[in-house]
Amino acid sequence: MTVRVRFAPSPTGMFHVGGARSALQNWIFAKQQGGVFVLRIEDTDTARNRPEWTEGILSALEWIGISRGSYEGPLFQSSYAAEQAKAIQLLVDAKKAYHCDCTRDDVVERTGNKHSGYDGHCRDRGLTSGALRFRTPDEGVTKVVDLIRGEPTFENKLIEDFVIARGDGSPVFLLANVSDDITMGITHVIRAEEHLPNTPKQQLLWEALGHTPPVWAHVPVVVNEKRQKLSKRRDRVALESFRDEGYLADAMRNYLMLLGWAPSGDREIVPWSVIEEEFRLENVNSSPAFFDEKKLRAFNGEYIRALPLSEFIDACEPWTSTIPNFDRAVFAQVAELAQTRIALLSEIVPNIDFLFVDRPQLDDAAWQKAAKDAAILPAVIEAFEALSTWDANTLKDTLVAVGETHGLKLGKAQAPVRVAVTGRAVGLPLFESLEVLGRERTLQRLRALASVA
RNA sequence: GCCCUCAUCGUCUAGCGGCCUAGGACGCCGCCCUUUCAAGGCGGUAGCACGGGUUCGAAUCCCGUUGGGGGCACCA
Repeated sequence: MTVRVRFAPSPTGMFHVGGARSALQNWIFAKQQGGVFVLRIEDTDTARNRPEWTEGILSALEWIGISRGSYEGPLFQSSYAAEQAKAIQLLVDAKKAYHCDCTRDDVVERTGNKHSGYDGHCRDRGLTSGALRFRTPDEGVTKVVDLIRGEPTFENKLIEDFVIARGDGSPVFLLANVSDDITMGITHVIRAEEHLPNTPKQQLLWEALGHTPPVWAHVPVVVNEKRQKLSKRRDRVALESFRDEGYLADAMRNYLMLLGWAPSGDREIVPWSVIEEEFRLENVNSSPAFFDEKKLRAFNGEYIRALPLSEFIDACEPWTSTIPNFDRAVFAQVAELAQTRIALLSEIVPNIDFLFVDRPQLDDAAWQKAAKDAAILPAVIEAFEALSTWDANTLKDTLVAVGETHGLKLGKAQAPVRVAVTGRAVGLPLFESLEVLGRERTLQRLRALASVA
């Protein structure tokens, strides 16, 4: 039997990094097993569902390496209504489901416990309308086979008669999800741990519908610094936002796979091919993993530095294109110097914008600090004006000499020059920057600040 | 409250009864290099939650405690 896995997000918002991780794990598992990855969009929550989010899911998946056309789908849960209705009818006919008209308040009132599950009140009332509930076994246990957790076992008497269809006959998640998995021939369900409590219910449904349940694998959730499940409204989780900040897809997917798992040997940054080869669901940890953006950032820096120069320049394009008068050829002259200095592609802008703008934005704090040695500026200007060649080495030697006459080491002497020319206290190596900036613009900026000082 | 689940440095992990004086990575802290800042090199800090067993031997197996996480809708 060929392995079929599915990734089943609902189009209710930005694409979650936890979702990306699940998708990747499903994807790798399918590939290793020579199986099929099915993408199913669970679009049946009409209240929260928005069609444009579906496109967001597709492009986010594409970004991390799961490209369109390389998987089955997207299939839409909403277009399987007939199969879902059939499943419901099957359960009704088999007397495995019954109608119920109790409200949540009714149940709470009867049981006196706001946390208690449904009490089975309508089991034998023979109602013909209302929500449909699945009749769960009163005895025995439901054992689920889980590749990561062994065999979590649930007592059937603690599994309430849960709703499978609303009063209007439409299926709810538990039923639709199982029905779809059955019709799509899913053999392995790899998903986040938050679904584990649903699993016995779903397994019961699989059995009641006459099918062998799939093999489950519940991956631990990803948590924030307070060790709570990453949430859309509380935490920064949108894959898109990381992409827009300049995280590289390769760094992101590598990092994501390291949450709960590690490749062999003493290394963490490994080619994707190694991950595809070595990843094993059985080796995934079963405790929640903190999404550490600092570490992700460090990974990203390494991936950026590993880029061939031309690829680095290309990768920066979305950000460099926002710089006024940007010139790719000019950028290329300092790109190598910038590459080791940024951890996010977006950081390229403050590093090189001084080369293109008319007048750099002066950082006040930086200038305050450099101002005490700014008295050196007139002498620097004079020395630079006298230069017959304009290259980094000459500029450096010149500034060293000027600095000596003022009792300033190079580290001190370069500060006011740097701030005057780039507007900032830190940045690319100064003399290379001046060489590329050119004599006229350099002198112009030095003069402007010398007069202020 | 009930059910499920988990537990190695601050964080992510390696470890699957002796290779452990517990390894790596991120972070942090030094030093070197150095025109700023990075990068790079070298070094350091820090952990098996606790208590019982089992065993010649336990981070590794069992039980309990404590602590964490997830779930408990006519949402998905």
